[in-house]
Amino acid sequence: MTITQLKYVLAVSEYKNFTRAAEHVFVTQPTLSMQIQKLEEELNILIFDRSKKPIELTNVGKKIVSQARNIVNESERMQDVVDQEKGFIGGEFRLGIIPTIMPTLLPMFLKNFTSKYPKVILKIEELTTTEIISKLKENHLDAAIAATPLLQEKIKERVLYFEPFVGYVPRSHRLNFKKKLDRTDLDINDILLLEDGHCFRDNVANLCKNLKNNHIKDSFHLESGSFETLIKLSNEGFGMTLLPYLNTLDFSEKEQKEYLRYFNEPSPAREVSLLYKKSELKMQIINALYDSISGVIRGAIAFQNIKVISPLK
Amino acid sequence: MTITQLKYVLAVSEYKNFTRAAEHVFVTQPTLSMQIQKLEEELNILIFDRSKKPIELTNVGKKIVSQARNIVNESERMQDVVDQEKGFIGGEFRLGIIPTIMPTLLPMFLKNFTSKYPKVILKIEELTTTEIISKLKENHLDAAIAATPLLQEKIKERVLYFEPFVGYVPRSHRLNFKKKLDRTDLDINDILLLEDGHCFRDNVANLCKNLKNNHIKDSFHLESGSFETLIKLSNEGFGMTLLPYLNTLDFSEKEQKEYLRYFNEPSPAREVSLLYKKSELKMQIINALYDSISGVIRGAIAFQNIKVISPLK
DNA sequence: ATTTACTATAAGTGTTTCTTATATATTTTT
DNA sequence: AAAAATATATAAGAAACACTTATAGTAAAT
Repeated sequence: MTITQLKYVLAVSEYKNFTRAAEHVFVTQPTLSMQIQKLEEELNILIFDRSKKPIELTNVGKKIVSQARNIVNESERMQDVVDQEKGFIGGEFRLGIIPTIMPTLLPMFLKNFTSKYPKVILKIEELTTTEIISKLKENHLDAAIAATPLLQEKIKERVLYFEPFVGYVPRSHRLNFKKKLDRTDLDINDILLLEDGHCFRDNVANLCKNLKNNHIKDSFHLESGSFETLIKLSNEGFGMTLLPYLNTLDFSEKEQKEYLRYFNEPSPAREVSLLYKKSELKMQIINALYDSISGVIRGAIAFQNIKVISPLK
Repeated sequence: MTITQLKYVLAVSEYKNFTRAAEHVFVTQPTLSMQIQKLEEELNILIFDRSKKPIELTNVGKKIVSQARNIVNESERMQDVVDQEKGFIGGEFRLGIIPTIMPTLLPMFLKNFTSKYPKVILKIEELTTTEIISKLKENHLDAAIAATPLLQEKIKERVLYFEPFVGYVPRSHRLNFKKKLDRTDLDINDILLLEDGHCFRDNVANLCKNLKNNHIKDSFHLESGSFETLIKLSNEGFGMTLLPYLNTLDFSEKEQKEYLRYFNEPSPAREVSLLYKKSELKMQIINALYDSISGVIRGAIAFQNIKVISPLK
């Protein structure tokens, strides 16, 4: 069994096709066929069911692929060990970001970061907080950005910034007349929130006074994951909503900005942190990311007196 | 980088000597020299400091070896994946046992087990509970036997048996006159216990009434890890001691058995379990072990009404 | 029935890993 | 201080291996 063979197995399991998999690993199709046969012979078991079109994994095959992933991942970390020693900042870096942070934060720091560290190949994935936690723990991510604190064992959290919430209160809403909102004004029954699973919802729900008594009214269940939809529904009279500060920056003047209501200080806010496993090898890249992000964010968020809301349920 | 090269690195790091390492991996010394040079060239860093005699690891070398361990371990688990699928019961199986269980339990089931499952190569290590937990979590052990419950995340516990404690009360001791002991008779100040770290001590300390008030008297600190020493000290008038039931079975009639005092029911006891990671691949071997041990133990311990003492601090 | 899309096999080539033989360096013994 | 012993590195050739091109085989699509 060689690492190369395992990479071939992963390629075939990904593309479900020897010919295309071969192209992606830069060998010819017969090489792949032969090497995978050799591995199957050595393990004395079939990994792929070639009778199915497209090709399928056998039951053991699935387990073998998962174990192959482990081995190949671990083997790729060997270079990280060396890079770390040399202080080299480069190589592939897999970063997960939650959906409510991705679109606003990414454009702010990406250019800055990639020009500063051109040898780092960033692979960015949009993931839920739950996915991020499990992928970090299984070494499928090098780091992630999410609302904190999550207090997960073995996962380190380094606070990047605090982002205040801003109310979006349409004309029809009972709170529209107020110049500034107060935490105590909020009522879970007339606030629109993102669907469950989005940690932003947890964030907001905590600051609504009725949370513990009432469950969120289930007359309809919002399945969109974007603030755009929330705003449109809000405009249609379904209630107010809450937006993270950075999401409000690019609002067009008239149409939208007039409905924004800031909170009286201390404004509720979410804590956004850089997450990584305590044993992480790519510390220099993590440090570089941290510096890069906190550098650009310092200008964007005028620090106010804020009250951090925990995303923990 | 190949798995073979990594195995060579591990061998050299173990034997600190190319020639001897070569013998153990069944190649000649030049092969090892060349392959390790090739790896060092590929990583572009020195793994071994050949100027020192015997050879030493460089700083990066240590990290590389540890990562190589990971990769080689994971690669060896590939065969387990296949064996599991085939229901094959065999291969290397690393079992950890705590010192106070090892000498009594091992002889009872070892013969039975190895004759029933001749293809399993048992590698048994005597380890403390703490070592067992960390080695299980890091996949350096396949399973372990220890006093439970430990309630460790990711570690499964399957109770093997409950082992009552028996008092060893020398003639000079205040409790010698009693035919049967009661839990409330015990006083931490006149019981000899094994040194800290041995989970058996934790077990016993919990049932002594004065534990929470008094700390164990520190007029002397017992560093022996064996019950033999405890018994001798006990005979010298340093106090009574407590022994797990199985340790009392081979006592010679006259000299020792006369000092044994059983407890009134429910007798205090320790819970002994088979521990393994929840994700463990070698489930069939674990099941085989479990069956084998609970089979032999059923005859050895006449089940009484017992009270289980937790080893948790 | 023919074409298409794919995997397997065969034969040969270049590479890699391994061995034996030997050189070199260092430490130990005399 | 010289000789012997111990260890690692290097060189050259043999065996094993991964890879290629060419082609056969097989199932699905037209």
